[in-house]
Amino acid sequence: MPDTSPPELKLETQLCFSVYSAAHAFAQAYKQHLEPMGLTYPQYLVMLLLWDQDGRSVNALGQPLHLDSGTLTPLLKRMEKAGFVTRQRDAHDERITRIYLTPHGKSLQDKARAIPEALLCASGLNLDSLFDLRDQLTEVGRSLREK
Amino acid sequence: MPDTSPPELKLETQLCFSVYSAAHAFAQAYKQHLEPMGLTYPQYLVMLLLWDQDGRSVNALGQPLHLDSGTLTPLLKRMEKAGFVTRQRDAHDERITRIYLTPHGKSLQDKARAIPEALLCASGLNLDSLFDLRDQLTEVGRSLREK
DNA sequence: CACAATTATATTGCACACAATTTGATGTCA
DNA sequence: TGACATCAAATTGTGTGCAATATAATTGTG
Repeated sequence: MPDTSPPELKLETQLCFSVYSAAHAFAQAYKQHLEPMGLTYPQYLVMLLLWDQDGRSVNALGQPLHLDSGTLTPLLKRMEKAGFVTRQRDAHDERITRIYLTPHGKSLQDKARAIPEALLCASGLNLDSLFDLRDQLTEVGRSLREK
Repeated sequence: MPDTSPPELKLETQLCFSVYSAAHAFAQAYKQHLEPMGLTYPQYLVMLLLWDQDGRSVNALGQPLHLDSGTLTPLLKRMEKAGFVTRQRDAHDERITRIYLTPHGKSLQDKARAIPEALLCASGLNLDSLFDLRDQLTEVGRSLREK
């Protein structure tokens, strides 16, 4: 009676599911490294951008992340409450909210340096196949979005 | 003054981000196909499992999806309200809730058959590289979880 | 300079995810 | 059989995502 689906409609066969599932697995794997410093995984992605370039606008954070203000505004408020960043209106254009790292937020960059290496190990990949996989996925993402 | 981060801490160089980002892109790409039939993307994943095997328990849905009852219970209630499934306690073990497709839910499988092909095109991949990518991601997911 | 578009962010409402706890049913063993 | 561990779901609380709408500041145009 197990009326089996055609393979194109099997969960395990689908690329989308392997991506969905790997994304959750990454978030879980990062959690053990991030929780001790009080960051969630999406907050960590924001920190990556701020460590690289402080004082970005909400838009300048959302563009690379593909996130809009509906997601970022409450996330950034939580990060402000937690003491990682401050939110200040731009002096010359009051429409813009700029996000600045606090000293505490800046200091976390040192603690974060060990994370990529740890995740590389956990992923079971070598550097070459990781870069390869990354580039393929970036390209698939671009392709899906452009249509 | 743009104090640039080391490459290991750059958002764009990270595999985790390309996965995170591709997962969102897939969800968006599926949306245009699923919205007309009233399904969300996670609900569609549940339907894939039910089309393949009806009457599963909540656990039997959650295991392949790596989702727990905290996510599935409200999701399944929404699907019940929308008329895709019914939720019934197992007659022999009242602890178990079994999920059954309604006739309407079953009938959607036909409409869904066209989706994988459409997404394959949108992804810009050929079948070989899709399977290859899928298998690599499945393996990375497994590796991250087993830690 | 008035004033209608545009821009940048914020708000609201809904749908996941997931940790932690609770509730109710089943199994076990003294 | 009656206390107790176990098990499956459901509940609660917090944190994303995202569509749609609102608000306020700036820009462009006549």
